[in-house]
This record gives sequence, structure tokens and C-alpha cells, in this order.
Amino acid sequence: MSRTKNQSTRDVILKSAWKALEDAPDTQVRMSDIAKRAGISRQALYLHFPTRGDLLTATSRYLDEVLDVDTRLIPSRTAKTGRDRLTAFIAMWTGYIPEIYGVAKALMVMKDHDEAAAAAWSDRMNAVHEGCLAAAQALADDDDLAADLSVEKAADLLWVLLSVRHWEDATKHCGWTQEDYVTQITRVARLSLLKNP
Amino acid sequence: MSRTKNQSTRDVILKSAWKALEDAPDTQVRMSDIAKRAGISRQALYLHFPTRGDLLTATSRYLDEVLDVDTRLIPSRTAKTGRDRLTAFIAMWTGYIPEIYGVAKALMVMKDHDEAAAAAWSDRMNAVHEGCLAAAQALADDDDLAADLSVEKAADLLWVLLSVRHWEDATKHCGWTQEDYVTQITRVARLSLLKNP
DNA sequence: CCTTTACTTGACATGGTGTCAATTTACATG
DNA sequence: CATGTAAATTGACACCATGTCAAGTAAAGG
Repeated sequence: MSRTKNQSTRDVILKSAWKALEDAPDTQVRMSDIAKRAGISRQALYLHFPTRGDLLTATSRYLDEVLDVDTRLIPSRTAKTGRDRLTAFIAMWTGYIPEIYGVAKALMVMKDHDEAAAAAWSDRMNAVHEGCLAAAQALADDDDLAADLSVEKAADLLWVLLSVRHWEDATKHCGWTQEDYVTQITRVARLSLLKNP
Repeated sequence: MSRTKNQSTRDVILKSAWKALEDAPDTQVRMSDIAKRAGISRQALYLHFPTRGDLLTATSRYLDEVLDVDTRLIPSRTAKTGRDRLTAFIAMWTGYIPEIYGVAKALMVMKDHDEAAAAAWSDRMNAVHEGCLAAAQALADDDDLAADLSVEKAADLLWVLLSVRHWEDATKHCGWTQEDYVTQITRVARLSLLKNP
């Protein structure tokens, strides 16, 4: 990642994009909105990010950095048992979703009609899926995985349960509180994945 | 619903929209594509459906009619026990999703940046949610609902599990077969909702 | 002083939706 | 048979967001 353009402007842009998407996760945020917020011209945005998809992707990476996703994953990675790892992973990810929702939503919407955005989204989701796989493997290692599940199926299932759309459906459409959501997802995941819930 | 315009042309349009969306559920289907397929001009489309959202909404209603959703719901509505009702409802809906996916996807995509489409989608989803509520109520009536769930929470949970996005994630991203999907969703729903799974 | 870098302004192409006006075709009925 | 009306056609156009291009400017550093 060579830094040809001004680094600080880049940061201002990313921060602006984040805030703009956070403020209005359900409405289309335009390039010009972000430019205005960053205090630069719309065209200057394109000097830093060639396409909207690039900007969104960079913003999501920026978030992972600022929100320190690696640190948040420590409890899950260092859990003693498979059960604990599952619980820690779910707690981390369910807590993370609301924070990234604005940006995630923009990417989700865009992926449906933009190849680059689809790839970016897929890339992010694969990272989550890997976490799910590790949790499922940990359960299998403890012989604590539900009898009728392979490690892969278990990982897929967990990943589907933890999808952002899932969170969106539960909180936005059904009106669940964040607490409701965490409780229910945790409960369902444990019932579905553990041998002896 | 007054029938001012030619009824048969309307049907041709709806059928064309359906087929077009079915053929390419993951790419943007334009008004002109549908018009071409229907053998009429793009402008004539607007004579029958003022906006794309209207056409999509009408198409989804048309599908419910053609695919006879009411008949399909009979096994669920006439089930003797709550458990049976749950199973029948899940079987019906999971089987229905693949058939409506093209149209549903178009509406889902559109709802993210179009108020009318959002309302239409919400309307369809509320219908499904009512089915979920009836199933949850049937379980409660049998005293077969999981101890830590209210009827509403149970209905919400089932609805979320049965979402079209869920099916999409599982089959398209994870590569599950339809059979995998039905098996897993049924299993998870039973484990999550039933008192003694 | 001159060059380079970052940014500005303004104009423009593209693509899909939705609108409008002027016609044409077909058919029903007095 | 003439005529009125509904349905569809053609072609032009406004709108809106993305992305491109060209020319110009302000400031920092040799």
C-alpha cells in the first residue's frame, strides 16, 4: 500500500465516510455527501478512491483497525474449551455488528449490483466464516459438537446465524433489543451446535 | 382492482417479469428487458405499472396466485398438533423460497433504496410472520413451546430463521443443497422452539 | 524561482428510471 | 360505414448518481 497521496486527507475521508454511513445507515450515502463532510471536493475523493466500492472497502478495513478487531478476538482465541470459544466468539461478533452496521449495510446493498463490492463483502464474510470454522473445530476437538453435524456444516450454520442481515431482521424488523438478540442467538447457537446443550 | 387496461397484456407482462427475474436472479433486470420479453415497448410497461416497484409487487402477488400459496398452506393450517404445524409450515415455506427467489431477490435489493419496494416487501414478510405466529401459538397451546420463549419471540425467531436471505446465504454462499438447507433449518427450529425436541 | 503534489472548478459521458407529446392501430357501436 | 376510444408505438427529454477529463491554483521544498 504505497502512500502517494496525503495520508491525513485519506484519514479524514475514511472518518467522514464512517460517520456519514453511521448517521444514515438506511439511506443512500452519496460520494458528494462524504466529500462535503470531509471538507473536500467530490473529485478529490476520486483521487484517493477510484470508485465507491473502493472507498467502502477501505472504510470497512479502517473500522477493523480503529475498533481493534484483533484485540476483541483474543478471548475467543484463548478460550480453554470449545464451549467457551463458541460463547466468546458469539459475544464478540454480536457486539461488533452494531458498530459496523452503517458501513456493512452500504457494502451489502452495493454488492447486489456491483462486482467489486460483492468481492469485498465476500472477503470480509470469509474472515468471519474462518472464525466460525475455528470455533466449530474447537468444539469437535472437545467432542462437544452435536452428533449430526460435520465441522463444516457447523461452521456454516454458525456463520448464517451470525449474519448481519440476521441482526438487521431481528432488531429493525422485529424490534428486538440488542440484549434480546444476543440472548436468542447465543441460545440457538448453543442448542444447535453443542452435543449436550 | 379495476381492470381498465387490457387484462391479457397485463398477464403477459407479469409472466415475462417472472421469467426474466427467474432467469437472472442475481443481475439487475431492467424495465426494458421485461418489455422486450413481453413483446411490447418499454413505455407500454409504464401504462400498466407506473413504477418498477409496482411491477415487482404485482409480480410477487401474481406468483402467490399462480403457485397457489393458499393450497400449500393447508397442511400447516390443518395440522393436529403444534409440532406438526411447525414442521408443515417449515416444509411449505422452505420449499416455496426457491420458487419465488428471483422475484423476492429483486424486491429485496430494491427495498434498500426505494420506499415503495420496502413497503411491498414488508407487507409480504408480515404475511410470513403471521404464519410463524400461528405456528408458535399452536405450540404454546399444546404446552410444547420452549420454556424461555414467549409466543412473540418464538414467532420472530422462526421468521428470522426462515428469511430469504438466510436461504440465500446457505445455498449460494455456503453451497448447501436444498436438502441440506431444509434439514438444518428444520433441526434448528425444532431445537430452538420445542419444549422437548 | 521553479517544480511537484494535492486539490479545485467546471464540463461531460453513461445508464437506468420515469415523463410527455404526437401518432398509429384495432375494434366496437351507432 | 364512419367515428370514437382504448391500447400501444416512437422519439425526445429530464433526473440523478457515478465516474472521467482538462485546465487552473496554492503551497511546500529543492
